[in-house]
Amino acid sequence: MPRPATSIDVAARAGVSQPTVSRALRNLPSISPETKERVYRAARELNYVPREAGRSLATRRSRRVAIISEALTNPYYPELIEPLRRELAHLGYRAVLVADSSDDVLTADALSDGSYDGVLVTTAARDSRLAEDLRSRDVPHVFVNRTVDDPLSRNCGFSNGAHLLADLLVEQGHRRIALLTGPSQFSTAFEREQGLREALREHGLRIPDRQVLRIDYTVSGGRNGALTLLTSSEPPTAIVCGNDVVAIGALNAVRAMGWRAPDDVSIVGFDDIPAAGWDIVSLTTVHCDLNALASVSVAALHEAMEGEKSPLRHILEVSLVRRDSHGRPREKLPPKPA
Amino acid sequence: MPRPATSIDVAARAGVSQPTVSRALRNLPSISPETKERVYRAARELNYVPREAGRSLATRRSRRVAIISEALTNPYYPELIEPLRRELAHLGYRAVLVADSSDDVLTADALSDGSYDGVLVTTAARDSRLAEDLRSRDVPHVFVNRTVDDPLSRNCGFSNGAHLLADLLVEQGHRRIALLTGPSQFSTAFEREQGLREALREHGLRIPDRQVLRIDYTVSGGRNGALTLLTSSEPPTAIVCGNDVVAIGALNAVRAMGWRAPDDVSIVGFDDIPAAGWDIVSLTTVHCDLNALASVSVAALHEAMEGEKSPLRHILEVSLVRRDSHGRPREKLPPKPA
DNA sequence: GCATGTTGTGCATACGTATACATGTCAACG
DNA sequence: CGTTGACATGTATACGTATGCACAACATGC
Repeated sequence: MPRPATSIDVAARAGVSQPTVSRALRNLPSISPETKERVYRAARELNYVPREAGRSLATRRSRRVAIISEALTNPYYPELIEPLRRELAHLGYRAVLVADSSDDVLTADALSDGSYDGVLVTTAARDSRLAEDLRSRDVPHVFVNRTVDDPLSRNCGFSNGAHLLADLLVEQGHRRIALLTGPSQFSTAFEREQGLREALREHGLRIPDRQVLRIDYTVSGGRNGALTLLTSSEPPTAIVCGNDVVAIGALNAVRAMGWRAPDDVSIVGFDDIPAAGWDIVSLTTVHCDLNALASVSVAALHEAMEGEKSPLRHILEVSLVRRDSHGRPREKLPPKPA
Repeated sequence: MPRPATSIDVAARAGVSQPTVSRALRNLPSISPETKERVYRAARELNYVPREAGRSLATRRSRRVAIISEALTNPYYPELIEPLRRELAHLGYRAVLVADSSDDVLTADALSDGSYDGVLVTTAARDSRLAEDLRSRDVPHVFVNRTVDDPLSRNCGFSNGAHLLADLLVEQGHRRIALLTGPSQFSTAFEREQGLREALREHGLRIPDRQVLRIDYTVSGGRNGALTLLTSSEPPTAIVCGNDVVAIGALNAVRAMGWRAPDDVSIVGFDDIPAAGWDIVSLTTVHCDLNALASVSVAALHEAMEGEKSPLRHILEVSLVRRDSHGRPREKLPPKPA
């Protein structure tokens, strides 16, 4: 069984040396047009493709960037990963998705085997060791929409938009506002909760502890959490959800109870994922421009990989998107479902 | 600036030769426990991680598998990719997602640079050259839920469940059934259309050409297509959608028109993606077990990579999931929206 | 005490590409 | 006509790991 052709085979066929093949195929200027033509032809005839492992070994670069992401089935991540991939491709890097599933804890080891020139982290607990581990191994990296305790790592993210939702709901007349959010070691969950509490405090309101529920950042998590809140003795008139996925779960709970949003309860979220704009969802939420985030993040990583000193923090602005899942609180409680 | 440690550095520190380091860290039996211990310690002290490029070059294997997929933002793909990744990890392979965006046509070249031991193709037009290109370069590969014209490539997919939907709708009394599906060079779109036509024919029905719309396999494609169908002079009483994403688009169209499903029109789909089960969607659809598909596909690829001769075709069964988006046709047309 | 086998380790080299340096050719220029 | 320089190409080697083979040390059997 014939092994794939190498640059040595091409050289033999073209009647030149191996380095000449290497130079010709990379289109370096120091090769004569005639020689280039001969090499091209020989390479084509042999179906030659330069072996990536050899190239990486010799150049000590892989032209690959790892994107750390938790389960892709959370629709937020594909929306972020897609523009990240585009931006990376634009710079000549291949994006490699690396799972951060809870099964196998992701260590910096797996990221420092030379397979990646840099790392984009879209998932990480606030107390993750990943930041310092990556830095101690000199792996260029950027945290995307995640703040970690390590103050020396690069960060790109959004400003806290919680006050936009708080102002909106209070203005509409809501006083009993609940929070349905993710585990507090996720920086977005933590920061959005802080922001919401602070904004409500300025309106003279506070959220009682029993009206704050921390659940998985999933649709079913949001559904179950909302069911708990809405069937309690004193249900909220509005639920702020830690992200849109959870908010969609809450809307499912509303439907499951035979209630309607916003007539019986207002539901709002964060992120503005595409599903938030569907007619059957129409979720009021805080818009985060993931294309802009991807652009800034990849630029920051690029600088890090080039060894440039540049700002460690990038904060993008967010905006409120008013759709149909919020409204004024109803005076009386809706009827309990059978 | 210090370069990362190599096995030679570890060898020097442990007082052994480089090959001994290689053998010790891979836990080969021919190394004495004392030596292993010394090597482990030295490696730990130097933060040593074996360079993947060196390993690939020496072993001629990468322990990586490429998964070809179109835009991840179609929620179907993450649901397929996730179990594929799990199955591959179980066999010791890393999964690398490779985009098949329409911008840069994916050639077999990029897949035969030695970066991947095998390829799983989840997106490919029926007439794609990929199949024969991969085979001519001896790259082991499996087409997952995609049939291509090449009869020698391995295929894993589902049986055609269109008759389940046809039987259901006819039984409910529908006679004017429309089809909203994807470009016919996608094998699933093609096969489901064939299956539906055949099943309806057995019931003595046929779909007029004007009731068949081919649109992008997206939510907005489905929404626009459904709007076209439902606002025509003689709207269908049921729409069969080429997949659940399109069906959700159709449900959005129904909502946008002020209609309701199934009261005013029945909507059914294929795939049974998670969103189909949401309370606010509750889509009647054909269930495809993606975990089973992933399992079979990876097993088939594994056999191909091991050079085994084994069956080229694997067909899994599907089942009907009855939810709330279908019902009996209404007698009169619903009122036109303002 | 010698042939035989076993165990642990080192030596030499392969894997495929890129690059610093040397070399040869040829034109331009004095 | 010798010197200089530009250009094109070859030579030698580096990159880091894995593996076939040789070999030394030691135990076993007779």
